[in-house]
Amino acid sequence: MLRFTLPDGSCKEFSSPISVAELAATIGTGLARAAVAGRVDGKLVDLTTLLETDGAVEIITPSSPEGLEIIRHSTSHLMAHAVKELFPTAQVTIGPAVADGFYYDFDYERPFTPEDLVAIEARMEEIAARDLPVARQLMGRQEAIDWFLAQGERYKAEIIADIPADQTISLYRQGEFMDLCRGPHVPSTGRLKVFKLTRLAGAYWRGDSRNKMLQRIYGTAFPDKKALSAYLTLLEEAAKRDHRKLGKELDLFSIQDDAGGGLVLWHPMGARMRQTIEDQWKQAHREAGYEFLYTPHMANLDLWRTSGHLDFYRESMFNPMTVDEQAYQIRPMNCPFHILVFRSRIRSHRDLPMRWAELGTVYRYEMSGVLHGLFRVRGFTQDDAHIFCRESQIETEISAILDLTLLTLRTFGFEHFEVNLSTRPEKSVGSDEIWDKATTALRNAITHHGLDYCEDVGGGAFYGPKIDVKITDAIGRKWQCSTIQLDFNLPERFDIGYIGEDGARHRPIMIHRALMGSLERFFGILIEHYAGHFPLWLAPVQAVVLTITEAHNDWAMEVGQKLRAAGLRVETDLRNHKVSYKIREHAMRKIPWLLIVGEREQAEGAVSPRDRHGKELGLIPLETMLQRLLEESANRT
RNA sequence: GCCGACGUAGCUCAAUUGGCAGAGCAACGGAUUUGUAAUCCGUAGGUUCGGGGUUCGAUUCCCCGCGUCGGCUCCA
Repeated sequence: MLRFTLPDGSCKEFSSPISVAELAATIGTGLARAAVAGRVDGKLVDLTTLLETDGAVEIITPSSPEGLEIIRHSTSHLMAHAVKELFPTAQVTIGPAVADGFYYDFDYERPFTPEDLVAIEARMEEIAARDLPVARQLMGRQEAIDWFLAQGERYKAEIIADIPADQTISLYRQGEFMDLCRGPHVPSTGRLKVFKLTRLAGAYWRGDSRNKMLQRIYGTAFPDKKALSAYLTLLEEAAKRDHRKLGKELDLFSIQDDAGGGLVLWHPMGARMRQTIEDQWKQAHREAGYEFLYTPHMANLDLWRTSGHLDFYRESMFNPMTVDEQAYQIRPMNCPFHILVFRSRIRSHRDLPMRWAELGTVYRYEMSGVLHGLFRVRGFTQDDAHIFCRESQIETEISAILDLTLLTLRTFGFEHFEVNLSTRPEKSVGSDEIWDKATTALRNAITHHGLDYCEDVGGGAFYGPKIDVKITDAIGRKWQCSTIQLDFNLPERFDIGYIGEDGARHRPIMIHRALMGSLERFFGILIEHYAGHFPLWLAPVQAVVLTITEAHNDWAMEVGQKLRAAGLRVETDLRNHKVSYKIREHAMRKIPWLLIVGEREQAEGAVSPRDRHGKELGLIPLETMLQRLLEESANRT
């Protein structure tokens, strides 16, 4: 008797082995129809897999993340099948499911065109309609290599040669098309109904720029049409929020060839916002017990030799320049300077912890092809800080940093956090003891904040473990900004120390941390998060006073002055235009409040506010509106 | 850096097979004094990214640069 435990805890018993599909059918016809694969004792398998021993079995449908991934993976095979039918000499390479779809890389004698994409998609529909069974089969290693070589598929043969000897080689056949694959896959091509090819791109074989450039076709697939159209809507929404577009429309910043790629020019409206962000940042840091440093943008190359950056960070650094026959380096990091400040005198254990912050502008060489608006630039300002502390202070300091991090991120409207702890990699400096202690301290600090976290084992830098925090924006995209990083290396290299209670010299622990990461990038994220509709406290112009006719200019100017005197960023628009014209213009600038001033308002010392959603509040005394604006600004909502 | 697509006025975009480079918005000038998302008229605005080539003639075709955009980790 065979016993299978289902996820709900119930059991099914059978006298002889049955397939996953058959098991699904005994549970329900709906489930059997939706099933794309099964999970047996934690392992994903095909529906055709025979269940021959007792175990925990789960039926996978497209509504689960695993099921969706299988659909996408199978769709990538469907695409490869279509490509091989249309372009028989194209070689297939790899085609996995990825975050929001799938891709497949091909080697073909000419570039694919957008028209090819249309033809491929049409052929995919056709093959799906043929409803070909997708069957798994095992093959001997050499047999598989020979088979693929006979088909002219050299990449597949290469892949097989690299598969560890203890793994079996499995292939999936659908009609004439056979592909090397671990699986599992949907049982037949007819199960793939909703898909779309999205773009063409180049991609190196195995992601290595020394290898041949292949052609990658991206696509996506969903369980149903509704999910696909929701995804396409999300893409449209993201395009509307694109910070490069909004940055231009709202006149916030520019990046110009005349200055150079990846170098950001902050225009007055963007600079106002940056000042607001910096003010907030400074205030929070003062309250958290930080001091501020200002350090140079370049330094003698020897400093970077001592820090080790010249060895392990060189490819991200600009070339040195010569000054008085000495080599100088524009800085890619701030930390060596903070170390120099620490080392400038003898430090006592009583001085620790020392928390030093700097909005430090750094310059890093990024390959021209990766530059991207404010997200990937060559010159940017880090909200950097370095904490020098004793080993025993690590946990409290990390905990305080996490407090400050969450406070800061919440201030900017981010509520969902994803925390990642990266631990010791194989190649690293520092003793086992210090790594253990530090990693435990980081873990404790995270759990004390009640945060869920993932551990990336071996994912830390060679010089210390770290915590990364990801935020989720208004349309669900994740961004990593904050990072908290322990460093057992730099204090060593610069031989810094403090005098302990015992009178002996001890090595301090150094913590690097950034909350927003790069001000430029964070600004870009904010623009997209708010879609340009900044909350009042951030908005570069908080209100515009606009007149009906020039008869109301005096009152409008008085209103403007009073609001500005209260610290609000307010413009007056006295132009001789229709109100509707002026409203349209300021609405497009996404100004939070428009204060209309005409006959009645002037007579009663009032304004008629209109909010950014077009809601009119009617006549309100100026003083009342002033208080309301101040309150809204202070609440940061 | 590499692959592909793209590059026309400040912005958004036109220009049939190679045949005088255009529109809307913005700017500027004038008129209009207006109550909640565009008042009317006029003026000016261009090395069609840069350089070379083919041609009687190139925004259009070819070559070389530059830039922008999408990609280049997500294991068969």
